[in-house]
Amino acid sequence: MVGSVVVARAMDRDLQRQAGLALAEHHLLAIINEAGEQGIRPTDLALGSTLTKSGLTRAVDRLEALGLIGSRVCPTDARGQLLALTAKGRQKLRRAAPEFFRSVGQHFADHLTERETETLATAFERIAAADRG
Amino acid sequence: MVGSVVVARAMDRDLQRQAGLALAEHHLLAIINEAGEQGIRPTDLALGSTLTKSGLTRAVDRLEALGLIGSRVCPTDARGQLLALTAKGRQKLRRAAPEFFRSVGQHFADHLTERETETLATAFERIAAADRG
DNA sequence: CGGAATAACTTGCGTAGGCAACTAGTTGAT
DNA sequence: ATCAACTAGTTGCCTACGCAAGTTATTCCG
Repeated sequence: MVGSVVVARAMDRDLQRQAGLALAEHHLLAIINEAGEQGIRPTDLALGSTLTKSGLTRAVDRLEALGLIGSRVCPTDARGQLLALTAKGRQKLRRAAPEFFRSVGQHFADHLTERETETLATAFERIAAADRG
Repeated sequence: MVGSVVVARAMDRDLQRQAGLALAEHHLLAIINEAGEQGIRPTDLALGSTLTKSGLTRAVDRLEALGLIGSRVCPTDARGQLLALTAKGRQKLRRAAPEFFRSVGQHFADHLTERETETLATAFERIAAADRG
């Protein structure tokens, strides 16, 4: 438990310094990126992140203010939005990638065997699934 | 990574509701408790927690204001303090214990096999050690 | 079709906690 | 003994984010 916080904090600092992006923001950009052109709803984004609705509203506001994402009203539900990366956002994400992977390696993955990595992945997936349900 | 945050948050809510104690505070109390009568230095406490010096100062202030811990000037180094639980702090910790273990089980441990638990423990210990060094 | 129940955000408010700069005590070298 | 380097905590400032209470928009009944 403590270990995971230590890792996250170390990565956050690395990413912030080298790419000017907080870990949480990087994560959001990565998820939004996967949604591609058509965009993603904040609610769906929240499912993939660790934020609550309110936290997400603010994070999205920040990313939008930075010009990294754009939003448009969802055509099928006027309450919601569709978020997608801007060109600038894609660039930021691309440029952050090397540092991101380096940092993951240094603080986390490089210390694990293949077996351990796999065990962690399946275990945490199961745990997250249990709590969502 | 995400999973661990989800678990921590869930436990934090449980503990806050049922025992009136944040997870981070519970963790600090537990470490201080282990130090026993003689107390522990804030710096040593920081090593076992996820907080920085400043965060720790504030957390300690809070716990002290709540009457859960007491501090005295360290006899061998006038810059520092020795922190120890008060009777009230010990009681709070004892009363929180059942909920704490229940919550760990529900959100985390119950979803893992023995083998997985062991793998996680050793892996994270190694990781934390690497980053401290 | 009208009104309750629900869903998708948003906002006001409060707190935790990081960083960098500061104070004060300790140690070590000359 | 003195002065520089270090270490222990503290504090000012700022940001992220949770919770609870809104505000629209949508859906589900009858």
